[in-house]
Amino acid sequence: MAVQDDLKSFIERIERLTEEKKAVAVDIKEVYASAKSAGFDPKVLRQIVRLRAIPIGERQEQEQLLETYINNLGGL
Amino acid sequence: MAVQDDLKSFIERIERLTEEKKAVAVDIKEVYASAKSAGFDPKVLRQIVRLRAIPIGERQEQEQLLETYINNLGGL
Amino acid sequence: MAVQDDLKSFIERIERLTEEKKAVAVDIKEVYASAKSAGFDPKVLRQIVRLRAIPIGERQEQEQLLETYINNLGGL
Amino acid sequence: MAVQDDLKSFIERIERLTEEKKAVAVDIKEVYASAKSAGFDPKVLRQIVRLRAIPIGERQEQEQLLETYINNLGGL
DNA sequence: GATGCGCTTTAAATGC
DNA sequence: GCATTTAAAGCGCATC
Repeated sequence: MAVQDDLKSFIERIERLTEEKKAVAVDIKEVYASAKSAGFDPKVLRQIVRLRAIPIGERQEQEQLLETYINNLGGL
Repeated sequence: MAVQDDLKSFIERIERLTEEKKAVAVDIKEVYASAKSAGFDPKVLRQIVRLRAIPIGERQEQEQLLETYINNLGGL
Repeated sequence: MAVQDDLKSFIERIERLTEEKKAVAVDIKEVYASAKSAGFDPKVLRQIVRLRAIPIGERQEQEQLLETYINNLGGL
Repeated sequence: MAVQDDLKSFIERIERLTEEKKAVAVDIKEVYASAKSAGFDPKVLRQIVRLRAIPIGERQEQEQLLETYINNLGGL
């Protein structure tokens, strides 16, 4: 019986957390909708969020790497 | 200035919610890990969660259709 | 100069193969579209393809495990 | 009978194309392996390929957009 | 054997 | 609402 209880317990915890995750996703969606109503382009908003999520150092590092290897290739 | 404040506000609300969503995703991952440690196959666990999430009617409908197609093929 | 040539060569071979891969992916998509036009449910088609790709032994094994877990739960 | 033939035909075409796609994927993998043997860092190679895949105009466009909105936000 | 990384596939969002 | 394009999740591999 113990094992059965564990299985049910695991499943239900996952389902509960999944519900939470969905709820937050809905919230995010609503914020985008509000922003759109306020005149902001959702696509651009998403891009900003995406860019801000990348550590500034990494972004610069990638740029640097690009330069180096493009030079090795003699341009893109 | 008002518009900029709104933009910042929208962005920050989205980022905060995104953090929450990620945190919940991590929690879910951990539950799967615990279940695996307890001897349950994560793949099958996911399958159960997936099946339980589908409305019973739909699930039967798909099963039925699948049967039909398999019969048309003369088996898998 | 030799090393740079090698780099360029590797890159270009990868890019060429990637193009091929994309082209085949497009072909697959088109077959699904044709099948849908012919009245077949793409979702179920994908399910059949997926099932046929799994070695028969494995598929039965997973089915068995799934049954076991569902029984442990007392049904879905 | 016609419908059955069509179903089988669709499935088999998909499976054949999927095989092709996998084969090309293997080829790509092998090129990366060769490049690694020749002393190139696979991770960097992948990055180059990724960057070259982005149209130069788009990349500049994205940079521009970033600048504009970062300014609106008063920095990242 | 575990952890991270890349690829594939599936779900969602946008535009037509 | 349908199709295309983009983001997220799941899976497998390769490394340590």
